[in-house]
Amino acid sequence: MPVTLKDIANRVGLSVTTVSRALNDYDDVSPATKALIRRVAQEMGYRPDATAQKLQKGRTDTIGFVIPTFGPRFSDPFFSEFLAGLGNQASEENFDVLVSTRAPGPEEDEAYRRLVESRRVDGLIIVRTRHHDPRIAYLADQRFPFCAFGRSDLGVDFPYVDVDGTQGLREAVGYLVGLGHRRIGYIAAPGNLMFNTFRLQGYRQGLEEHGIPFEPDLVVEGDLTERGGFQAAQKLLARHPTAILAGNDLTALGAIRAAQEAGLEVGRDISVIGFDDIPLAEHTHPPLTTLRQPIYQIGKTVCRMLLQVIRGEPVPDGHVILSPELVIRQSTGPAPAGE
Amino acid sequence: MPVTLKDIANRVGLSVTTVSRALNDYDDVSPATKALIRRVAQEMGYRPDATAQKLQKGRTDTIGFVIPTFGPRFSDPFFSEFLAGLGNQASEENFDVLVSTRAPGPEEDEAYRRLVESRRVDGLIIVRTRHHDPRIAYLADQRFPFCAFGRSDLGVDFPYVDVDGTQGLREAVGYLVGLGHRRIGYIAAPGNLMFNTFRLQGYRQGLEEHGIPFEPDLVVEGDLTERGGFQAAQKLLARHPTAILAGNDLTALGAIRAAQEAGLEVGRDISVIGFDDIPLAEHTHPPLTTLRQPIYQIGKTVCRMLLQVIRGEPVPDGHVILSPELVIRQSTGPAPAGE
DNA sequence: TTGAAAGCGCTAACAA
DNA sequence: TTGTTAGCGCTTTCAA
Repeated sequence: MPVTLKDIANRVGLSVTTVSRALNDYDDVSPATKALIRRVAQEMGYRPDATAQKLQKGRTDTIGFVIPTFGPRFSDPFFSEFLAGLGNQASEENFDVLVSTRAPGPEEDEAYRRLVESRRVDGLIIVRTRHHDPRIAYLADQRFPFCAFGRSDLGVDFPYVDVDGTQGLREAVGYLVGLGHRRIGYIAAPGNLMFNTFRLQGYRQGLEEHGIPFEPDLVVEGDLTERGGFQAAQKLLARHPTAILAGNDLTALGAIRAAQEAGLEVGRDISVIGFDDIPLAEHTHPPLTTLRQPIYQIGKTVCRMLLQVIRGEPVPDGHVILSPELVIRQSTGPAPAGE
Repeated sequence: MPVTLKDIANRVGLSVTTVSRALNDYDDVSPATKALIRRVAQEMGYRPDATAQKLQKGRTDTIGFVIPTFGPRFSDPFFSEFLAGLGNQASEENFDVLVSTRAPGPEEDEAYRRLVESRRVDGLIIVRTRHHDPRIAYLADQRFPFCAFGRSDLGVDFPYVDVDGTQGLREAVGYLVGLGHRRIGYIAAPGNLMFNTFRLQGYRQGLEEHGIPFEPDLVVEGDLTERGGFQAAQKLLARHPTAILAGNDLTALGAIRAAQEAGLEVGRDISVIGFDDIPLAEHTHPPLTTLRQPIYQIGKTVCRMLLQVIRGEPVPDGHVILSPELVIRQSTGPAPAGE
């Protein structure tokens, strides 16, 4: 049985209150008793009960994070990287992280409600923000602390970090055009994701800047998984692009696989560019040219901002937009002659 | 302000007790009041306070998982896959998962103590068991529920799932020998990991079975990261192996990179085999031959067994040893002639 | 069938 | 400087 304040109080013949105050270093306890109580607490191996403290203080010192997941072999390394940043920052500030894994959709929204309503966490992290994101609408409505990786179109104010996907895609298109590509396909993310809109916009702007007409046929929707990328790329390849931009790295990997199965050599017959720069992007076959976002850092930053909100502190720079960095590896090359 | 039992009680003019019992479907509440209370609770949007329930019930309905992590760009996709299985199983059984991310070592052990002592979780998951694992010694000593992915040498009984690394490595060696390899290097995991011992044993048995003398020089220790694998492989390459076995897939990726930087073509000039079959193993350059373990399923199983322990149920098959499956891709091939 | 009271372990007004 | 009391929100004896 764990040692409680009462046990200590009985042992030293003082009240629970005094013990509590001594242990919390209040200055209205005599140094002598303070020392005594501390020593005894130490001896008895006392540890405060987190649950009781939570109940009393009305806070849980815990933040929640719902990871979108699809089941076996669909986990996105992006999230381990993000979680590492998030978790390390949280533990630095003595917070715990409660993780739920849910497939995106109603179940996921339900997980958010549950965490809020049961008061299990003091704040929530949102990733992959959506158009009219019900999670954001809900949390803002409840005035529940949250922080997002991604912007929103809901017109509510909240702290976020995002990456400028528009600029990123424009840059990527420009880079490809510079290599002589003109038929550039795009495997989009699901249309309800905010970042998809920005990236698609960048894609179109990039084409326009170089006088390349936009062809709706060259845009296919993926689902951010490798398999989805594979299938989308198969459709796309029928339209003979010389380059493919992908909504994220996993999608790009699927596209690479599809191209290779079609007998193409990626980096020579066709170019592929991803988005994220997950740690493994440099170890694919061929190594993946991609738009890097500093995932780990973003996880840390998002966590830090959320804790500021929770503590009621101002969040000096609550709207961070980072520029993705085009990392050129071997999955891209000059457009094949002819075609 | 969240609605409490008291609010409902005031509203319907009954006691908190009755409200509580009605909501928990006790059969000593009249159907009429039960219906009334339920309706009002519904209207007012009542949700029980998880913390208060925990304090009262003495359980948290939460399990803890400490993820070994090293910082930016070192996260192992293995863990996202494992966490997905763990989390999905937990939520199926209405449990939450509290995640800590810590670098392996004293800090990590400390995280375990903290979770136990503060009674924040009802049970813990351990991965990558170690020799004389202090976490296991501690938890067993405290009689705290836990379940592990990996065996122990401590002679204490606890439920676990493990993969037969000895058999796996023997098989891998056999496969390589069949391809004509005789100088087979091994990039070990850290020596304190249980699974390293089993795999190393399998490696040696495999060599022995084929009459190949064991050369200590052909074993180099890695740290399970890609970078570690890269460095270890560089040392190893100086001793001119024709094949390299790696402690896990990330290590194998590092080895592949090292080989390529040394001007070797992997799959032709040198063969590399990993362990895990992380989802991306099939997308490396070249696709990785590896020993597959069903990570997602293992996560689910380990979670299920832990919840059985927590609930005080028997764990019918608490000692699961799975056979890894050799998945042959293109990172392996016949030993180069000559040499 | 309902309610009063106690208690889970802790903190914090307020008294002494 | 210390103790008494109350209360966080809930569950659960025990009485009524």
